[in-house]
Amino acid sequence: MPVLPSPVTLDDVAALAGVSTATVSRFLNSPDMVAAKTGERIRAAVDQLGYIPNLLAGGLASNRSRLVAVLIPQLSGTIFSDIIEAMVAELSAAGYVAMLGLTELPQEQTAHLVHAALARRVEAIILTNTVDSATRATLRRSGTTVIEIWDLPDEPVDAAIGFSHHAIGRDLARFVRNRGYVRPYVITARGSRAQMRRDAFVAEWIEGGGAMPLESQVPVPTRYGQARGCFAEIRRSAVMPDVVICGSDLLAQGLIVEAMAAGLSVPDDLAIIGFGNTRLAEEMRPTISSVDIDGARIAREVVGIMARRAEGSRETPVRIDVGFRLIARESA
Amino acid sequence: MPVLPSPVTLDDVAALAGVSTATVSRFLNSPDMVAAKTGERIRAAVDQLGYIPNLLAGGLASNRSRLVAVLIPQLSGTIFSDIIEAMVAELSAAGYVAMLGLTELPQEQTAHLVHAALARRVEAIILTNTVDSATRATLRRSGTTVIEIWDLPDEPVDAAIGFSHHAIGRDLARFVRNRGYVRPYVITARGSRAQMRRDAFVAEWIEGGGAMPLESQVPVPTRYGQARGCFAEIRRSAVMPDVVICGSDLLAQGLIVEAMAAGLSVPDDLAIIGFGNTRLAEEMRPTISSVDIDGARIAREVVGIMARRAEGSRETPVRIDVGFRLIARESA
DNA sequence: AAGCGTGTTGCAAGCGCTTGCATCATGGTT
DNA sequence: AACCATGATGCAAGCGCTTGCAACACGCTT
Repeated sequence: MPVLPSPVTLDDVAALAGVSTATVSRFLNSPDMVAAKTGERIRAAVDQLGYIPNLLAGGLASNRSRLVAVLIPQLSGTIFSDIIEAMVAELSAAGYVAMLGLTELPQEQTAHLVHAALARRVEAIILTNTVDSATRATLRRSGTTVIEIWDLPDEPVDAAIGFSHHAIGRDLARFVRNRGYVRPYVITARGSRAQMRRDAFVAEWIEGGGAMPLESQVPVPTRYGQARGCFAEIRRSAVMPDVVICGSDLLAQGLIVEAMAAGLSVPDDLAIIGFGNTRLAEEMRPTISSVDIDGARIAREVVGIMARRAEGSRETPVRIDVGFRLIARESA
Repeated sequence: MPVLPSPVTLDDVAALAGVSTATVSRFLNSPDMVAAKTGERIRAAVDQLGYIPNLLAGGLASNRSRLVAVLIPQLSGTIFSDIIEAMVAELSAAGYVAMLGLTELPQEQTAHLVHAALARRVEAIILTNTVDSATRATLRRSGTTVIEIWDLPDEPVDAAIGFSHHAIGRDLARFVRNRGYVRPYVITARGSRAQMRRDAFVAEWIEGGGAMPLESQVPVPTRYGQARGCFAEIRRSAVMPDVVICGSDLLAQGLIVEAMAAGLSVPDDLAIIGFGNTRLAEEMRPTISSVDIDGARIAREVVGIMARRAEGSRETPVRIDVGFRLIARESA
C-alpha cells in the first residue's frame, strides 16, 4: 500500500479552525456560504496544515469527478495535437482535468478506454473517432455527456461539434476550378472522414464538367515521409496533374519539398493544397493553402456544453457546426 | 447534479449473483481469490447488469487511484508529443490512466496542476520541466512518486529518468570536429536544458582548439517558422558557417528548405544537425542527422518504477540514464 | 474420531468528503 | 417586547467500494 499521500484530512482542518467539517467543505467549494472571518480562520488552517483535499472522496460524495476523457487516434504529427492542446487548456481553465486516451490501433482499445473513463465517472467523453455499436449503447446507457468532435454524424451518441467533411470536399473542388486548375490529383488517407471529403470533391468536380480526377490512397496517419512515394506516383501518371489535394499539411509540405527537389516550381508547375492549417502551413515557403479547422473554438464549445449540462440543461442532441475556412496561400 | 452515470452498484451485482459484495469485489480485483464457479455467476451478473465499477469509490477505499499525471510544457510540434504517446500507451497497458497537464505559459500554472494532481491522489507525477522550490516541497511532503523525465538533476525530487544534456553537447562537438567541419553555428532555444547542451558544445569545441562558435538564440518552442529568420542571420555572419546545430528537427528541416531554396547544397555547402530524432528526421530529404532520445524506453522505465513502488520498494532517489544516440544521416 | 490446514466466503468498519435538514444567533419589524 | 426572516453553522447519513478478521466447510493426517 502506498504511503498515505496526505494524512491531513478535512477533519484536521476543521478541528484546527474550530468549526465543523461541513463548514470547511462549504468554504472550499462555495466560499460565500461562510462568514468572512470564519473563512479566514479556515484559510489559515488549510495553509498551516498544507491540506490538499481528496477529490476521490469528494467526487464520490458529490458525484462530480471534474474529470473529462479525451480520446483521440494519435497525437504526434497530426492536427489533433493542436486540438488537444486547446482542449486541455480550456478544460483546465474551467476546473476540469483531462484524461488522455489513444484509440489508434486495435479498435477494441476504444471500448476499453471508454470503460476506463466511465469507471472513473468522467463528466464527459470527447470522442474523435467513431465507436462500434456496442460501445455506443454502453455510452448511451451511462447517461454521460458524450461529445463527438470531428464530424457531424447524422445520429450522434449525444452531442456533436464538428464540421461537414462533405462541404469541405465540395468547396475544395470549386476552389480548384475557380483557380483555373484542370487536372487535380487527390491523395486520400484511409479513413471515413477523409473518404467523405474525397467523394464530395470528386462529385462536385465531375458535376462541374471535370474529368475523373487522378488519385491515390495513403495509410493514416498521413506522414511527411509518404510524400516521396506519392510524388513518384504522381510523376508516373499518364498526364501530369496541375494541382494536388492532400490529406494533411504535413504531406503537402513533403510534396512541396519533393517537387522543388525535382526542379518543379510550386505553384506554377504544380500547385499543392494541405489540410488542417497547422502552424506549418503559414511557416512553410511557399506558404501552404489549406483548410482551417478552429480547434480553439471546438474546445470552447465543449466546455460550453458541459457548463450548460452542469446547470441542468438537457438539450439533446446537440449539433454545433463550427465550419471551416479555405485559406488560399502561395502554394495554390 | 448530473444523472447518475451508473445506478448499478456492487450490491446489485452481489444480490443477483447471490454472494456478498466482498466476494464480487475480490472477483473483480483478484479473480483467483474466488472459486471458479462463483466467479462465473458473478461474471454473468456483471454482464447482465452492465455493471461498471466506480473507481472513485474504489480508489477512496483502497487508496489507489490508478491515475498518473503527465505534465509537459507543450504538445504540438515538439518531441514531447512522441514521448507522451509512448507514455500514454505504456501506462494504459499497465492499467493506469494518464491525466495530461500543460505547463507552458505561466510558471504558476505548474503549481496549480501539481495541486490538482495531488488532490486526485495520482499514483505518480511525471514532470518534464523543473518546478519552483515551494512546489518541490509540496511534492516531497506528499510522498507521491515524482518522476522527472527530461534531465538528470543533481537532486531530483524523487526519481529521475533522463539523459545528460552536457554529454550531448560534448558529443555533438566531437562529432562535428571528427567530420571535419570547422565553422559551427549553434542555434539554442531559450531554456535551461538547451543551454546546457550549448555550453557543453562550446566548451568542448574550444577545448579541442576551435574558435568560439557563432550562435543565435530562438524562443521556445523551436518552430519550423523560425528557420527563415535563422537562415537570414546565418547569411549575415562575417564568415559563412559550414555546419548548423539546431535545437530541434523541425528547425533543422526548415533550415534545409531555406538553404536549398537559396541554392545551397546540404550538406556540401551547409551541413545541418537536428535534435530529437523525430520521424521527420528520417523522412526528410536529405535525411537529417539528429540526436535520438528513446521515448519508449523512458515510458517503460516510468512504469517499471511504478511497479516496483507498488510492491513496496522504497529505493530513492532513483536516477536512470537512458542515454542518447547521435544518428548520422545525410544532412551532416 | 478428533484435529487441523487450506481455500472460500461473509461481516462490518471504514476511506474522506458532501449536503439536506435542523439549529441557532442576529438584527429588523410590528 | 415578542416575532420572524435571514444567514451561518452543525449534525449525521450516506456516496460505493475495499479489506482485516472471523467463520465455515472440506478433505487429510494421525
